[in-house]
Amino acid sequence: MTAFALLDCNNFYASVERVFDARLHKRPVVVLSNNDGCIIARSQEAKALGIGMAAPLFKVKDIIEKNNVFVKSANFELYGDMSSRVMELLEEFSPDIEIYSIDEAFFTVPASAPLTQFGGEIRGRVRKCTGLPVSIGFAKTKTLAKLANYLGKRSEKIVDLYHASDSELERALAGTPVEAVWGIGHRSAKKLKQYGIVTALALRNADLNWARKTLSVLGARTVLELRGTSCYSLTHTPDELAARRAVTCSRSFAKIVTTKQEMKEAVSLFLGRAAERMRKLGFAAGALSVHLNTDRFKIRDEYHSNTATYASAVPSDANPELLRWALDCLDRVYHPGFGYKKAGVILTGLVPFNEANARLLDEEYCRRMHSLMRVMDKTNRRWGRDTIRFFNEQNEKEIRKRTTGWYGKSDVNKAGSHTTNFGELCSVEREG
DNA sequence: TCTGGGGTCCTAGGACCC
DNA sequence: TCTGGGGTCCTAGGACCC
Repeated sequence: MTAFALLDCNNFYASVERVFDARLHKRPVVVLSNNDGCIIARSQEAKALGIGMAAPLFKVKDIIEKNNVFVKSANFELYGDMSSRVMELLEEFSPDIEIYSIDEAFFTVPASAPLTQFGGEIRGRVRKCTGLPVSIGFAKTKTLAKLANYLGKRSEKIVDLYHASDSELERALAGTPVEAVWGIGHRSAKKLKQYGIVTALALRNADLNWARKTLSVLGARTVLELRGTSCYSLTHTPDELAARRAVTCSRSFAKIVTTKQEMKEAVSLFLGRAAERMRKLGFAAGALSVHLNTDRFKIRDEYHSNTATYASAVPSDANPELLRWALDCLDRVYHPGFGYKKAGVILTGLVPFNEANARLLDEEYCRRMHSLMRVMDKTNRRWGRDTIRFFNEQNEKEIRKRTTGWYGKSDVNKAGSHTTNFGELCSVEREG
């Protein structure tokens, strides 16, 4: 028999910042989203101050100033690099892992292994090699492994629910609020509360058909998983790639956008980013949508959101073609008179590029364009964004320079690149 | 003044087909 | 006037995740 395990990095972004900045040790630290708008990571100390997840910065400004909280803009490139280091270390311990998010991985282990000891070894190795603290939980299903991890984080122990007795398991479930269960969000939790279901134990004991009706098949699966019946297996990287549905790039604007010219600029930039990421994954897109939104927090004006989709007969991965589709969408979706707060581009209908090449009339052109894009991406990865771009494409650096434009700033104590840029490696100097 | 971004899956309803 | 039933595909919207 095999056990499911979940490893997750504690307060991941905040912990990464701490690895590279000794001043942050034992101090409250928060990391900010794009535009320095929201809190997206908090160290334990910051959580203890009552700073909520996804709290808008301006709402917790007082707490931050009063308690000398260290504030940092996010540096996703660095977090991505540290994430792959953790995942590589985990692969030393199990051949069967699913990278679930930037800071989490499920994996399986033989249930006969001494699990808490095994978990301790993994945790020690990750700590030693990366400086990052992780939590690990074991159980019979993914949902229960999540729960074991959740409990472990509180107790700072490796929790093995796989070998827990019925009464131990019941105690653990009884002490867990239902909204802490993986798959139960605040909407479902509210609904469940109306029926008196407030703990994970109560949900586990709920009638399966009732759960199916009330929370759809996903809710029924959650109930089964809590009972120890596994409904979810590990999803491995190749399958994941094949099953990928969409690649998107969207941003909120620093100031309201009211001209089509500015919107065109933003949409072109987002298209470029999304297309680059899509090619890195090896896909071409068969369809593309553009969405524009007004400010959802301004209740006095009516919130307005609109989407247009372009579906192509043949998939493409080339910027000039994708940009034509995007601008076609923009023409249909843009209404003068609205003040827009956010826009995004979604690439869908993804097919692996090699399978996409079913062009009758312009196969040669398409193949050559694909090679060109590969060279462009490679160059830009090596020498920096926008080193090569098409003449009519946007230059992010230029847009950034105009400090009064729609492009937001994220520059509070921004971390250096550290592990992702040779020029910024730490240097150690000898005294005297 | 100031409120993230990138994903997944499910469901309901409409269009269309036989 | 009467106006089936079953299937598929697509889309919009909702809920959830990190």
